[in-house]
This record gives sequence, C-alpha cells and structure tokens, in this order.
Amino acid sequence: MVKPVLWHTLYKLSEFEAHKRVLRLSTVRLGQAMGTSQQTASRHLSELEKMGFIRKETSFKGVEVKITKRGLEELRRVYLGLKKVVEGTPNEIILRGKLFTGFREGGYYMSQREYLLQFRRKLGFDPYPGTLNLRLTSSEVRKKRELETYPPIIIEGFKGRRRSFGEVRCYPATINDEVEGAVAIIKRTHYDDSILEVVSPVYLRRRLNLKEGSEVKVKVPTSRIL
Amino acid sequence: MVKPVLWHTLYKLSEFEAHKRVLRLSTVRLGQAMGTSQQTASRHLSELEKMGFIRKETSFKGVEVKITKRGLEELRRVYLGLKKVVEGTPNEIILRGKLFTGFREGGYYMSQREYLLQFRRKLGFDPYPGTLNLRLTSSEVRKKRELETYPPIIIEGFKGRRRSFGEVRCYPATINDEVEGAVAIIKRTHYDDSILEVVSPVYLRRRLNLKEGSEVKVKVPTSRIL
DNA sequence: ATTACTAGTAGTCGAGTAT
DNA sequence: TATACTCGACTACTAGTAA
Repeated sequence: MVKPVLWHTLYKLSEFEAHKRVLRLSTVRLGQAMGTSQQTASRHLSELEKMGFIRKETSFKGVEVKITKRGLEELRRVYLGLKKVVEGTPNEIILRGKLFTGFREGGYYMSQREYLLQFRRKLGFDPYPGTLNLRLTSSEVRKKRELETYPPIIIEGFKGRRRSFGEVRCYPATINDEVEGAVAIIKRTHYDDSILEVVSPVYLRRRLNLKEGSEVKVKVPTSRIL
Repeated sequence: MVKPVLWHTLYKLSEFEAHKRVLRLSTVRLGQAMGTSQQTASRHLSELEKMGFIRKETSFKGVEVKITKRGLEELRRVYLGLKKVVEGTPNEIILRGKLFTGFREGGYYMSQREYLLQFRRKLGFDPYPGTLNLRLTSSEVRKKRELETYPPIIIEGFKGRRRSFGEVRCYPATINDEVEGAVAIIKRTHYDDSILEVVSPVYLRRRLNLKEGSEVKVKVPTSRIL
C-alpha cells in the first residue's frame, strides 16, 4: 500500500503533467506546490522512485521527473474508485469487442477438472471447453478496467501435475442479449489489456452464429455486487 | 488544504458508500480497512468532522458516519484532476442549456465601468450589457464543474459606491458555432450550479434568433490553457 | 543555482485505559 | 462491547549545510 503523503506527491506531479512528458522542475518549486519544504519534496521523489512510480534524473540544475506506467496505474486505481462515488454506480457495464481466434489456451484451461468444478459451483454452469476471445478498442479497454474494480467471483488457482494454474476472476454476463455466461479474467504474466475472454455453457460461435471479426456485446450487471 | 492522510480516510469512507447513506461501523473495522489502529481511525473521524467533511454520531454501539456535501466536493475536486490525467484532456468542452430570463442582474454587472475595461483588455471585446442565462441539466452541470477546473481569465472584483462586486471567472467560448463570446462565472453567495451565464459583444437573443427555452450550444476550447 | 545528507524537533501513531 | 483520552515511541518534518 502506498502511503497517503506519497500518493499526494504523485498526484501533484500529475497536475504538472509529468505523466505525459519529462517534467523539469526544482524541489523548491515542488515543495511550494505541495505546501512543504524542499527537503521533503526531494525525499518524496526518492521514495516514489524507489517504489517504481516515477523515474528521476537529478542534476545540479534541477530534477527531471516522469511518471511511470506503474505510477499511472496507481492514479487510475483511485480515479476509478472516485468515479463510482462522483458519477454514481452504473447498473451494468456493456463491453463490445470483435471476435478473433487466440492460441486456443482457453479450452485447455476450461477443461481442467479443478476449474470445472469451481465453475459449476460458483457460476452455476459447466463451461464449454473454450473461451471466446474478443479484441477491445481503447474506449472498451477503459470500461474493462472499470469492471475490474468490482469484486469478482474468484475461481481459485491450483497446482497441476506439469504446471500451476492461476486464479480466474469472473463476472457473470449476458452475451448478445441472448446467452448467459461470464467474463473470465485470467491473470497472466504477459497480459494484454485489450483482450476480453468470455465463457459460457454453450459453444457460442455456433449458438450466436459468429464469424471471425463479428462484433459481440457483453453485458455485465453490477447489481449483484453489494 | 486537507492533509493527505485525512483525505485518504475520507476516500476510504466513500468506498464504504458513506456518501450515499449513513454508514454504521466501528472504528476498529475502519482502522483495519485503512491499515491503521482503532485510535487513529477514531482521531481521523473527529478531525474530518471538525473540518466539515463528514457528520458523525457516536454511541456505545459504534459510529454513524455520513459524508457531507463539502466532503463530496473535496472528492470531486480530486476526481476531476485525475480525470484529466487518466482520460486525457479534451480539446473543447461543449455545454448545452436552455435559455431563460433571470433577474437581469447580468446587465447591471456588465455595465459597470470597472468590469467593462477589464473585459475589453482581457477578452478583447466590450460586452453587451446583459448576460444570456442558460439552465443546465445535471449532465451539463458536471461538464461545467469540469470546466471550472481549468484556469480562467479572471476579471477582478472592485468596490463600487454602494456595494462591492466580486471577481468574474471567464472562459472564451463560441455560442451556437457562430458568435464569439465567453462563459462568465460570477462568485455569488447564493450560487446555483445549474445556471450558465454567457457574455458576448452582441445582443445574442436577436443575433441568434433565440426565444425563451431555446437550446443554446456553448463551445469552450481548452487548448488556450497550458 | 541546484540536490540531498545530518541532526534536532514537531507531529503522528498506537498501547493502555477511562468512560 | 463501544469511543476516545493520555503518553511514550517512532515517524516524518525542516533547518543547516555539504557537494
């Protein structure tokens, strides 16, 4: 957990647009902007760098600061939390994406007995051994991130004979307003934000008559939550 | 300025939806949620109440907390700051409202010589002695608040013979894609968020052929800024 | 000019405890 | 059980200053 004072400094840096470009400033100026001393500003920058939220280049002329992807992630987390508060919670999140064929790992995952039993118990259906891969546009990626701030149904990971399987975060959903299923978010190391995986008890490609590139609508109710 | 630790506590309370309803909890539980002690949670609540960000009712069964309007305002301020960072800055903010006749104070304001001279120098036109009052819907009010987070052109207040006049915050704008003018935000004590006042060098009602209730489009570029 | 170390201090925290 | 006070411990601050 990032300390509130450091978060505040990170936020100030974002006000100076340090997420867009390398920001040149002095620690005196940063201190003034934060209502604190030069020394504190300097220390905060060092700590933020150590935590990986910023990169920093120091010279006798001043500091050059840039917020990292990790730092922006941290700001985004709070942003999404506040969005719910300020804008109100939507009743559903609708995501649209285009069907594409992935590496067919999904099917391998879903056919694991340990996953299957949990799906049956926690989501109420036996998943078809394969996932529907949807490619999301950038605006849809934002909505996916928003979705991820809601508490998921967690399908726990396990160690298999040859490898271990990570946890899967699920959100029950309706696909194309017709079929019940779920969004399945699998924690991977090389993880592409712009992909959405959908599971369902039926073979969705046939059931919904989908082709490569077809647009698919996924409606996730948020009311279950809370 | 609210201290970062206290802001963090306020944020946590909003995660518990204390902005929507009275939240019943114990300080132990709040402490756990914040990764701090019961004592600290208790102290933070007292300080937040003293600052007017929450109302609090204490009993031997626990505390009842509700975030006040002022507290929500504080959360909204940071939300809007983060929105710029996370969503990117829009090139323009478009506001739509319906024309209505106010108390005609606007004309009185605009005909003050001290204001007029500043308008001419800072905005480049002599305002018609009257403002266009637009009634905004709730979604437009949100956009107006977003607009207010950008640095305005400030027309300074002054003391007249009989009364004093407050400062006016202006944003150059285009009205109905035709006429140049500005949004004028006048700080009042009894201040209605859902009203937008527009000034321009011409008599807009005639120039744009507007009637009571006509929808008016106000386009404010944000590029000037920064 | 700068940054950032050291050292002393102010402020924040949490254990104990009164209510 | 609660909240919230006191007070010792510790953290985070700023002044002074070296580089």
